[in-house]
Parts: sequence; structure tokens; C-alpha cells
Amino acid sequence: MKEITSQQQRVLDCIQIYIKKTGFPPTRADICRELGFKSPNSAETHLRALEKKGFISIESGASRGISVINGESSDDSNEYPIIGLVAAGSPTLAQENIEKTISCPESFFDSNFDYFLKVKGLSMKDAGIMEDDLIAVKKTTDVRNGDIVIARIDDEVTVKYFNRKNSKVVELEPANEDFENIVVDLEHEQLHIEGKSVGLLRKN
Amino acid sequence: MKEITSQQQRVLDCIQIYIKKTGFPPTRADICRELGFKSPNSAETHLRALEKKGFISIESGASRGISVINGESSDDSNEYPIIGLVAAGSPTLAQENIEKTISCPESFFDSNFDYFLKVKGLSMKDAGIMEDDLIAVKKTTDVRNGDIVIARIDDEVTVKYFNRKNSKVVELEPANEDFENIVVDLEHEQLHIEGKSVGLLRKN
DNA sequence: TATTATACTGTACATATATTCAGTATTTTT
DNA sequence: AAAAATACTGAATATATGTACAGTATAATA
Repeated sequence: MKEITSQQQRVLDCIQIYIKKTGFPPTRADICRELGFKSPNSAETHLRALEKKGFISIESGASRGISVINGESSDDSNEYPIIGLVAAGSPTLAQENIEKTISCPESFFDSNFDYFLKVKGLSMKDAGIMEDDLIAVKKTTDVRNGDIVIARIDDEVTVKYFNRKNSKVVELEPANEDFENIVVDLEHEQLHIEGKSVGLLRKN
Repeated sequence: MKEITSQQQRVLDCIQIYIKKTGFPPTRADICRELGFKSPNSAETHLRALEKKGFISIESGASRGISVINGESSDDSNEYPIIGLVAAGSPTLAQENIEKTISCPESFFDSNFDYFLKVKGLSMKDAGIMEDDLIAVKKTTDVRNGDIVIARIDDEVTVKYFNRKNSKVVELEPANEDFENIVVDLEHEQLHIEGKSVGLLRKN
């Protein structure tokens, strides 16, 4: 397999995406439309180059007679636990609370993460976080204002926007006008930041 | 999905085997050759029956424009493309709108799916679908009232709740009071159901 | 320096292909 | 018993599509 140029890669990507979306390969004209070429021969020459280099095969004379050769994917996927957002008294990562695990690539979200948290309630509705959604949680205490954090006060775990008012006061803000801000006075209450949201997963 | 006859099953098998072997769907003439028919219209009528029953979809006018619905013919790959939800007039699959692909397990969502669609706008805000969210789209025309569908009218693609009012009228309903229902009169407008949402992915 | 590969536009055309129309016959559904 | 669906043959045709030919231009290679 020889080296592929960036333009040829674009054409190859275009073919694969087209097949994925429509179920059949593109015509020369389709490729031109997708990539902005003005002559079908632009697509033709790229196709012949890709064929010569062994990335695709072309059935002579057949319309849409392109087939992509090979295409193996590296599987560096890990198992991530789904943890229920549980009520008071339960240790956050207790085995009992792990509903199951999900296999997904390490770099699935932009930042690495440690587990999925299953959301209860609608306090973050306006942030697009609904009941039973799975939040990808990265364990960290390095959070900034505006981050969606997983916070624990005593034994109560909640998901909220983080907002440090000053050195002594943090506000945990819901994204739902039916809920009220939680004002935490750090001098009198302990606030544990379990981590922050780096992504979300929903099944329906 | 209605009942399939034995002959229609033969045609469907023929299509899937052909795709597996060549990488692209057969023509009417190909099907005739494989199954011993003597008129391309034999294949044509079977294809139309299969389309009507929801086993395949046929892109009008396109050569080899057959795609098998549900059939996991070439679905060992774990690379799923991200496709942009673009405004009117733009080709649906324009290369400019493709961010990249995501590697994820086949059975990641409860139902198999075909690609990710990047959401523009907030018309489905109250369903927890926000700007730039990735909807996992399963290609199917088998949708029910209440399903979140990816619909196309002319060249405009939108994500909405599906609601069939009667045999002639379908309403596409947003989940945001700032937006209005789209009423589609099937007798005067063409409505293409590209697929439905089976999940959601958000990176932040 | 000459040559080859890359990266296009633009035109043209043979043919590959979808699709319609006209029939015939059997089976299934209403 | 009538209507609709199934299962074909056969011919005709508009158009979708591959592909060749004629150019231009730049970068990589020998």
C-alpha cells in the first residue's frame, strides 16, 4: 500500500461516508458535488490513482462500481462502569451501584474520563441533561466556573453548574427554573467535587 | 415490516450477497442474471414490492440505488461518520460538513445505527437535544408517532418529532415553544424520512 | 533537466441503467 | 365474484454514468 495524498484521502473518505449514508458508492459526479470539483474527470483521475495504490477497486464499465478494499479498525476500547446517581449514605463507587459497563474507546470524548453517571431528575434539563442520561465523568477537582460538576455535600450527590462566588462560597446552579441554587458556605459545610462532565450519552 | 414472499426473499438475498461480493448493489439486469429472469421488469417489480414492504429503499433515478434496510451486510466496521445537519440548498453529504468519524461498538446504543448527525439549532431543546449534539441515526423509514426522526423536505433536513395525522398529513413537531410545527401535505410535498434517532452523544 | 505524478477544467459520447408501457397468468384478499 | 397482489415476458426510451480526449499548471522525482 503506497502513500496516499491528502486530496486522495479526501476522496477516499468521501466514498466511505457516501456508502455509509446511502448504502451504495458514489458516481464521479457525486464525488464532484461533494468535494466541489467541476469536472467528472477530476474524480476519475483520483479514483484511478486510488485504484493504482490499492485502496479501492473499480469494476470497469459498471456504474458506481467502486469498492473500498479492507478497512480495519484498531480496537483500543475499555470498559467503563455506569454508576447510578444514588441517594444519601451510599459510597459513590460501591460495587452495588454499578449497573453495568459500557465498552467504548479511550479517547471517545475530548477528555479522558473515568465512569458514566446515570442521571436522576431534571434539575439540569435546560443544559440538555435528561433523566437516565449517562454523563461521562472525569474524576478531578480542577473545575472552573461554568463547568458541569458532580458534587457531593455530606452524602448527597448532585450534578450542577459550578460557580465560585469567592474564597468562601460556592454556588451550585441547576439548569431548570423549578430548582433553586445551592449555596455552599465552605466554612461550615464540606463540598466534595467528585469530578466534572466531559460528555453525555443517551439511549432511546 | 410486512410479510415477505419466498421469491422476494430470494431477490433480497441476491441483493445482499451481491453487495457482500462486489461492494455495491446490483442493477435490475444483474438480478435477472443471478436469478434467471428474462426481463428487467421482473426485478423491477420485486424491488418495488420490497421497497413498499420496507426491506429496501430505492433512490429514484440513481443507478444501483438500492440500499438494504436493517440488513447488516457490511457492518463489521466500527467507524461511524459524523454528518453535519446543513441548511437548505446544500447537499446533505457535503464534505465540508463532515467533521470526522467516531469509533464505537456496534451495539453501543440499544438499536444499531448508521451515522452521527451533528445538530444545528435548538428546535429540539426540550427533548434535551442541544446545538452540536451528535444524534445516532438509524436509517429506516419504519417510524412511529413520537419518534425523533431525521426528515428531509426537498433539500432541507431537520430533526423533529414524527406525528402522522392521517394518511395524507404528517406533522413534524419541534420540542421548543419558539418553533412551529411543520405540516406536510403528502399529496403536494415529498417527505423523505432519512432515519430516526436511537441515541445521543455530547462532548463538552 | 526531463519526466512523472498530482490536481484540476471542459467537452463529448457510447453504453449502462432505471423505468415505463403493454401483455399474460396465477394466487391471495376483500 | 371482483379486486389486488404476485410473478413473470418483451420492447422501448430517456437519462445516468463511465470514460476517453484535449488542455493547463504545479510539485515531486530521477
